[in-house]
Amino acid sequence: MVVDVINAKLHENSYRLTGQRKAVLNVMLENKGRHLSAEEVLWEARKILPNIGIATVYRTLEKLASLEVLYKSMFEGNKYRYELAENEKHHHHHVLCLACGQISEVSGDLLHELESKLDDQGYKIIDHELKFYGYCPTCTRKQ
Amino acid sequence: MVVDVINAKLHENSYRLTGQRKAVLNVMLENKGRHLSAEEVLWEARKILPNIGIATVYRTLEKLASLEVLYKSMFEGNKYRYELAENEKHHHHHVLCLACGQISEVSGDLLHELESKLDDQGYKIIDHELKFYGYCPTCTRKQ
DNA sequence: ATAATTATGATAATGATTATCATTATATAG
DNA sequence: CTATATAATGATAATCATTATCATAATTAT
Ligand SMILES: [Mn+2]
Ligand SMILES: [Mn+2]
Ligand SMILES: [Zn+2]
Ligand SMILES: [Zn+2]
Repeated sequence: MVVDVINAKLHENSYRLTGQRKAVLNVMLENKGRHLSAEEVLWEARKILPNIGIATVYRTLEKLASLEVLYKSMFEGNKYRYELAENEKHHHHHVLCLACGQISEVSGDLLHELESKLDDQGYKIIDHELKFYGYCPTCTRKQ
Repeated sequence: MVVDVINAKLHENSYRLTGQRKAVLNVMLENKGRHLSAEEVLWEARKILPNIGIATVYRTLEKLASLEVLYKSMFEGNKYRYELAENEKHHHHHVLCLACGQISEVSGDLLHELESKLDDQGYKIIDHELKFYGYCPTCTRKQ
Protein backbone atom coordinates (compact mmCIF):
# COMPACT_ATOMS: atom_id res chain seq x y z
CA MET A 1 0.00 0.00 0.00
CA VAL A 2 1.43 3.34 -1.04
CA VAL A 3 2.11 5.97 1.55
CA ASP A 4 -0.09 8.48 -0.25
CA VAL A 5 -3.05 6.16 0.00
CA ILE A 6 -2.47 5.78 3.71
CA ASN A 7 -2.17 9.52 4.07
CA ALA A 8 -5.44 10.01 2.23
CA LYS A 9 -7.20 7.46 4.41
CA LEU A 10 -6.03 9.19 7.56
CA HIS A 11 -7.09 12.54 6.19
CA GLU A 12 -10.55 11.30 5.23
CA ASN A 13 -11.15 10.38 8.83
CA SER A 14 -9.58 13.59 10.12
CA TYR A 15 -6.85 11.75 11.91
CA ARG A 16 -3.65 13.63 12.43
CA LEU A 17 -0.43 12.18 11.14
CA THR A 18 1.61 12.71 14.27
CA GLY A 19 5.21 11.74 14.85
CA GLN A 20 4.11 8.67 16.76
CA ARG A 21 1.83 7.52 13.98
CA LYS A 22 4.56 8.12 11.43
CA ALA A 23 6.92 6.02 13.52
CA VAL A 24 4.46 3.13 13.74
CA LEU A 25 3.72 3.38 10.04
CA ASN A 26 7.42 3.33 9.21
CA VAL A 27 7.90 0.23 11.30
CA MET A 28 5.11 -1.53 9.44
CA LEU A 29 6.34 -0.35 6.05
CA GLU A 30 9.84 -1.58 6.78
CA ASN A 31 8.48 -4.94 7.82
CA LYS A 32 6.32 -5.82 4.84
CA GLY A 33 5.37 -9.46 4.98
CA ARG A 34 6.09 -9.82 8.69
CA HIS A 35 3.51 -10.27 11.39
CA LEU A 36 4.41 -8.15 14.38
CA SER A 37 2.98 -8.02 17.85
CA ALA A 38 2.24 -4.71 19.53
CA GLU A 39 5.28 -5.09 21.69
CA GLU A 40 7.54 -5.82 18.74
CA VAL A 41 6.20 -2.68 17.08
CA LEU A 42 6.96 -0.78 20.27
CA TRP A 43 10.61 -1.86 20.31
CA GLU A 44 11.08 -0.92 16.67
CA ALA A 45 9.23 2.37 17.01
CA ARG A 46 11.37 3.37 19.98
CA LYS A 47 14.45 3.22 17.77
CA ILE A 48 12.85 6.13 15.91
CA LEU A 49 10.99 7.80 18.75
CA PRO A 50 12.44 6.68 22.07
CA ASN A 51 9.60 8.00 24.21
CA ILE A 52 6.63 6.53 22.41
CA GLY A 53 4.37 4.67 24.83
CA ILE A 54 2.76 1.27 24.50
CA ALA A 55 -0.75 2.75 24.73
CA THR A 56 -0.11 4.91 21.71
CA VAL A 57 1.20 1.93 19.79
CA TYR A 58 -1.97 -0.02 20.57
CA ARG A 59 -4.17 2.94 19.65
CA THR A 60 -2.34 3.49 16.39
CA LEU A 61 -2.37 -0.16 15.39
CA GLU A 62 -6.11 -0.33 16.07
CA LYS A 63 -6.79 2.78 14.02
CA LEU A 64 -4.70 1.57 11.11
CA ALA A 65 -6.41 -1.79 11.24
CA SER A 66 -9.84 -0.17 11.22
CA LEU A 67 -8.78 1.75 8.10
CA GLU A 68 -7.59 -1.55 6.61
CA VAL A 69 -4.08 -0.22 6.31
CA LEU A 70 -3.10 -3.14 8.51
CA TYR A 71 -4.49 -6.62 9.03
CA LYS A 72 -4.84 -7.94 12.50
CA SER A 73 -4.85 -11.62 13.26
CA MET A 74 -4.14 -14.03 16.04
CA PHE A 75 -1.82 -16.96 15.66
CA GLU A 76 -0.57 -18.11 19.04
CA GLY A 77 -3.92 -17.60 20.72
CA ASN A 78 -2.87 -15.04 23.27
CA LYS A 79 -1.59 -12.17 21.25
CA TYR A 80 -2.59 -10.24 18.16
CA ARG A 81 -0.22 -9.65 15.30
CA TYR A 82 -0.35 -6.91 12.69
CA GLU A 83 0.90 -6.86 9.13
CA LEU A 84 0.85 -4.30 6.37
CA ALA A 85 -2.11 -4.80 4.08
CA GLU A 86 -1.10 -5.06 0.47
CA ASN A 87 -3.90 -4.77 -2.00
CA GLU A 88 -2.86 -7.63 -4.23
CA LYS A 89 -2.57 -9.91 -1.26
CA HIS A 90 -5.99 -9.33 0.18
CA HIS A 91 -7.40 -12.53 1.55
CA HIS A 92 -4.19 -14.39 1.71
CA HIS A 93 -4.01 -17.08 4.34
CA HIS A 94 -1.45 -18.43 6.74
CA VAL A 95 0.50 -21.54 7.50
CA LEU A 96 1.80 -21.74 11.03
CA CYS A 97 4.71 -24.08 11.65
CA LEU A 98 4.16 -26.04 14.84
CA ALA A 99 7.89 -26.59 15.26
CA CYS A 100 9.57 -23.24 14.61
CA GLY A 101 6.58 -20.89 14.73
CA GLN A 102 7.29 -19.49 11.30
CA ILE A 103 4.29 -17.95 9.58
CA SER A 104 4.14 -18.31 5.83
CA GLU A 105 1.51 -17.18 3.42
CA VAL A 106 -0.84 -18.88 1.03
CA SER A 107 -2.48 -16.94 -1.70
CA GLY A 108 -5.43 -18.02 -3.73
CA ASP A 109 -8.96 -18.15 -2.64
CA LEU A 110 -10.77 -21.43 -3.02
CA LEU A 111 -13.56 -20.45 -0.73
CA HIS A 112 -15.96 -18.75 -3.10
CA GLU A 113 -17.78 -22.02 -3.67
CA LEU A 114 -18.43 -22.42 0.06
CA GLU A 115 -19.35 -18.77 0.43
CA SER A 116 -21.95 -18.91 -2.31
CA LYS A 117 -23.41 -22.02 -0.72
CA LEU A 118 -23.81 -20.01 2.47
CA ASP A 119 -25.33 -17.11 0.53
CA ASP A 120 -27.96 -19.51 -0.76
CA GLN A 121 -28.77 -20.39 2.82
CA GLY A 122 -29.44 -16.76 3.66
CA TYR A 123 -26.10 -15.78 5.17
CA LYS A 124 -24.32 -12.63 4.15
CA ILE A 125 -20.62 -13.43 4.34
CA ILE A 126 -18.30 -10.47 4.74
CA ASP A 127 -14.96 -12.07 5.34
CA HIS A 128 -13.18 -15.27 6.16
CA GLU A 129 -10.02 -16.41 7.79
CA LEU A 130 -8.15 -19.59 7.08
CA LYS A 131 -5.21 -21.00 8.96
CA PHE A 132 -3.19 -24.12 8.34
CA TYR A 133 -1.20 -25.81 11.06
CA GLY A 134 1.67 -28.12 10.31
CA TYR A 135 5.36 -28.12 9.57
CA CYS A 136 7.25 -25.84 7.23
CA PRO A 137 9.57 -27.36 4.60
CA THR A 138 12.67 -26.78 6.72
CA CYS A 139 11.21 -28.42 9.82
CA THR A 140 9.71 -31.23 7.76
CA ARG A 141 13.15 -32.10 6.41
CA LYS A 142 14.63 -32.17 9.91
CA GLN A 143 12.20 -34.80 11.12
CA MET B 1 -18.85 -39.33 20.67
CA VAL B 2 -20.06 -42.16 22.85
CA VAL B 3 -19.38 -42.13 26.54
CA ASP B 4 -17.63 -45.51 26.37
CA VAL B 5 -15.16 -44.13 23.87
CA ILE B 6 -14.42 -41.22 26.14
CA ASN B 7 -14.01 -43.57 29.07
CA ALA B 8 -11.59 -45.68 27.07
CA LYS B 9 -9.57 -42.63 26.07
CA LEU B 10 -9.28 -41.51 29.67
CA HIS B 11 -8.29 -45.01 30.73
CA GLU B 12 -5.62 -45.33 28.04
CA ASN B 13 -3.91 -42.29 29.47
CA SER B 14 -4.45 -43.46 33.04
CA TYR B 15 -6.57 -40.49 33.89
CA ARG B 16 -9.05 -40.99 36.68
CA LEU B 17 -12.67 -40.33 36.01
CA THR B 18 -13.33 -38.23 39.08
CA GLY B 19 -16.61 -36.60 40.05
CA GLN B 20 -15.34 -33.27 38.74
CA ARG B 21 -14.41 -34.73 35.38
CA LYS B 22 -17.76 -36.49 35.17
CA ALA B 23 -19.49 -33.20 35.86
CA VAL B 24 -17.58 -31.36 33.14
CA LEU B 25 -18.18 -34.21 30.72
CA ASN B 26 -21.89 -34.19 31.48
CA VAL B 27 -22.05 -30.47 30.83
CA MET B 28 -20.41 -30.93 27.46
CA LEU B 29 -22.58 -33.92 26.57
CA GLU B 30 -25.74 -32.02 27.44
CA ASN B 31 -24.62 -29.12 25.27
CA LYS B 32 -23.82 -30.87 22.03
CA GLY B 33 -23.43 -28.35 19.25
CA ARG B 34 -22.82 -25.44 21.59
CA HIS B 35 -19.52 -23.64 22.07
CA LEU B 36 -18.98 -22.95 25.75
CA SER B 37 -16.39 -20.86 27.53
CA ALA B 38 -14.62 -22.18 30.61
CA GLU B 39 -16.73 -19.93 32.78
CA GLU B 40 -19.96 -21.13 31.23
CA VAL B 41 -18.86 -24.68 31.86
CA LEU B 42 -18.13 -23.71 35.46
CA TRP B 43 -21.66 -22.38 36.04
CA GLU B 44 -23.23 -25.48 34.57
CA ALA B 45 -20.90 -27.85 36.38
CA ARG B 46 -21.68 -26.19 39.71
CA LYS B 47 -25.31 -27.18 39.31
CA ILE B 48 -24.07 -30.76 39.57
CA LEU B 49 -21.09 -30.26 41.86
CA PRO B 50 -21.39 -26.96 43.70
CA ASN B 51 -17.82 -26.82 44.94
CA ILE B 52 -15.95 -27.49 41.73
CA GLY B 53 -13.28 -24.84 41.15
CA ILE B 54 -12.43 -22.91 38.03
CA ALA B 55 -8.89 -24.32 37.95
CA THR B 56 -10.22 -27.85 37.76
CA VAL B 57 -12.57 -26.84 34.97
CA TYR B 58 -9.66 -25.41 32.99
CA ARG B 59 -7.55 -28.46 33.67
CA THR B 60 -10.30 -30.83 32.64
CA LEU B 61 -11.17 -28.95 29.49
CA GLU B 62 -7.52 -28.92 28.46
CA LYS B 63 -7.15 -32.63 29.07
CA LEU B 64 -10.30 -33.47 27.15
CA ALA B 65 -9.19 -31.25 24.30
CA SER B 66 -5.79 -32.94 24.18
CA LEU B 67 -7.59 -36.29 23.92
CA GLU B 68 -9.72 -34.80 21.14
CA VAL B 69 -12.86 -35.42 23.11
CA LEU B 70 -13.42 -31.67 22.83
CA TYR B 71 -12.46 -29.09 20.25
CA LYS B 72 -11.09 -25.80 21.41
CA SER B 73 -11.38 -22.66 19.34
CA MET B 74 -11.38 -18.94 19.70
CA PHE B 75 -14.10 -16.76 18.27
CA GLU B 76 -14.19 -13.43 20.08
CA GLY B 77 -10.45 -13.14 20.30
CA ASN B 78 -10.03 -13.07 24.04
CA LYS B 79 -11.59 -16.28 25.20
CA TYR B 80 -11.49 -19.93 24.21
CA ARG B 81 -14.62 -21.97 23.65
CA TYR B 82 -15.01 -25.72 23.83
CA GLU B 83 -17.41 -28.01 22.08
CA LEU B 84 -17.99 -31.74 22.09
CA ALA B 85 -16.15 -33.41 19.24
CA GLU B 86 -18.42 -35.57 17.16
CA ASN B 87 -16.64 -37.91 14.82
CA GLU B 88 -18.81 -37.28 11.79
CA LYS B 89 -18.34 -33.56 12.19
CA HIS B 90 -14.57 -33.54 12.28
CA HIS B 91 -13.23 -30.55 10.46
CA HIS B 92 -16.41 -28.62 10.39
CA HIS B 93 -16.02 -24.87 10.25
CA HIS B 94 -17.76 -21.87 11.72
CA VAL B 95 -19.75 -18.86 10.70
CA LEU B 96 -19.74 -16.08 13.24
CA CYS B 97 -22.57 -13.57 13.02
CA LEU B 98 -21.25 -10.04 13.45
CA ALA B 99 -24.64 -8.83 14.64
CA CYS B 100 -25.90 -11.39 17.14
CA GLY B 101 -22.75 -13.38 17.79
CA GLN B 102 -24.41 -16.67 16.88
CA ILE B 103 -22.01 -19.39 15.84
CA SER B 104 -23.23 -21.75 13.17
CA GLU B 105 -21.47 -24.62 11.52
CA VAL B 106 -20.37 -25.45 8.03
CA SER B 107 -19.51 -28.95 7.08
CA GLY B 108 -17.63 -30.04 4.06
CA ASP B 109 -14.00 -29.74 3.42
CA LEU B 110 -12.95 -28.00 0.25
CA LEU B 111 -9.43 -27.48 1.39
CA HIS B 112 -7.78 -30.68 0.27
CA GLU B 113 -6.76 -29.06 -2.98
CA LEU B 114 -4.94 -26.27 -1.17
CA GLU B 115 -3.43 -28.70 1.30
CA SER B 116 -1.98 -30.90 -1.43
CA LYS B 117 -0.56 -27.84 -3.11
CA LEU B 118 1.22 -27.07 0.16
CA ASP B 119 2.39 -30.67 0.43
CA ASP B 120 4.02 -30.27 -2.98
CA GLN B 121 5.89 -27.27 -1.62
CA GLY B 122 7.32 -29.36 1.21
CA TYR B 123 4.93 -28.50 3.99
CA LYS B 124 3.38 -31.17 6.14
CA ILE B 125 -0.09 -29.91 6.99
CA ILE B 126 -1.66 -31.36 10.10
CA ASP B 127 -4.80 -29.33 10.53
CA HIS B 128 -6.63 -26.25 9.42
CA GLU B 129 -9.15 -23.83 10.77
CA LEU B 130 -11.62 -21.82 8.77
CA LYS B 131 -13.89 -19.08 10.02
CA PHE B 132 -16.43 -17.02 8.15
CA TYR B 133 -17.56 -13.63 9.38
CA GLY B 134 -20.84 -12.11 8.28
CA TYR B 135 -24.53 -12.09 9.11
CA CYS B 136 -26.72 -15.04 9.88
CA PRO B 137 -30.00 -15.46 7.96
CA THR B 138 -32.06 -13.90 10.78
CA CYS B 139 -29.88 -10.82 11.08
CA THR B 140 -29.61 -10.52 7.30
CA ARG B 141 -33.40 -10.34 7.04
CA LYS B 142 -33.57 -7.63 9.71
CA GLN B 143 -31.28 -5.29 7.79
C1' DA C 1 -4.49 34.75 21.14
C1' DT C 2 -8.14 31.87 22.98
C1' DA C 3 -10.91 28.10 23.07
C1' DA C 4 -12.04 23.49 21.45
C1' DT C 5 -10.44 19.16 19.85
C1' DT C 6 -7.38 15.48 19.48
C1' DA C 7 -3.40 12.90 20.88
C1' DT C 8 -0.09 11.24 24.16
C1' DG C 9 2.27 8.76 28.07
C1' DA C 10 2.14 6.95 32.61
C1' DT C 11 -0.12 4.00 35.06
C1' DA C 12 -4.06 1.53 37.02
C1' DA C 13 -7.59 -1.77 35.98
C1' DT C 14 -9.36 -5.76 33.68
C1' DG C 15 -10.05 -10.40 32.46
C1' DA C 16 -8.66 -14.86 30.91
C1' DT C 17 -5.47 -18.23 31.83
C1' DT C 18 -1.68 -20.50 34.40
C1' DA C 19 1.19 -21.55 38.43
C1' DT C 20 1.70 -22.68 43.20
C1' DC C 21 0.84 -25.21 47.15
C1' DA C 22 -1.34 -27.35 50.90
C1' DT C 23 -4.88 -30.78 51.30
C1' DT C 24 -7.56 -34.74 49.79
C1' DA C 25 -8.66 -38.79 47.08
C1' DT C 26 -7.23 -42.84 44.74
C1' DA C 27 -4.27 -46.58 43.55
C1' DT C 28 -0.54 -49.75 44.44
C1' DA C 29 2.78 -52.65 47.12
C1' DG C 30 3.75 -55.40 50.84
C1' DC D 1 -5.78 -54.27 55.31
C1' DT D 2 -2.21 -50.49 56.10
C1' DA D 3 1.46 -47.74 54.43
C1' DT D 4 3.07 -45.23 50.74
C1' DA D 5 3.27 -43.27 46.25
C1' DT D 6 0.71 -40.84 42.82
C1' DA D 7 -2.78 -37.99 40.98
C1' DA D 8 -6.33 -34.55 41.53
C1' DT D 9 -8.48 -30.64 43.66
C1' DG D 10 -9.62 -25.83 45.26
C1' DA D 11 -8.10 -21.47 46.84
C1' DT D 12 -5.58 -18.04 45.55
C1' DA D 13 -1.61 -15.58 43.69
C1' DA D 14 0.81 -14.53 39.49
C1' DT D 15 1.04 -13.51 34.61
C1' DC D 16 0.33 -11.15 30.55
C1' DA D 17 -2.02 -8.82 26.81
C1' DT D 18 -5.12 -5.33 26.32
C1' DT D 19 -8.09 -1.39 27.75
C1' DA D 20 -9.45 2.52 30.61
C1' DT D 21 -8.37 6.70 33.03
C1' DC D 22 -6.64 11.08 33.44
C1' DA D 23 -3.62 14.91 33.54
C1' DT D 24 -0.79 17.14 30.17
C1' DA D 25 0.67 18.47 25.53
C1' DA D 26 -0.01 19.36 20.67
C1' DT D 27 -2.85 20.80 16.93
C1' DT D 28 -6.70 23.05 14.84
C1' DA D 29 -10.55 26.21 14.56
C1' DT D 30 -12.57 30.71 15.94
MN1 LIG E 1 0.04 -12.49 6.35
MN1 LIG F 1 -18.45 -26.09 16.12
ZN1 LIG G 1 9.20 -24.68 10.85
ZN1 LIG H 1 -27.11 -13.05 13.66
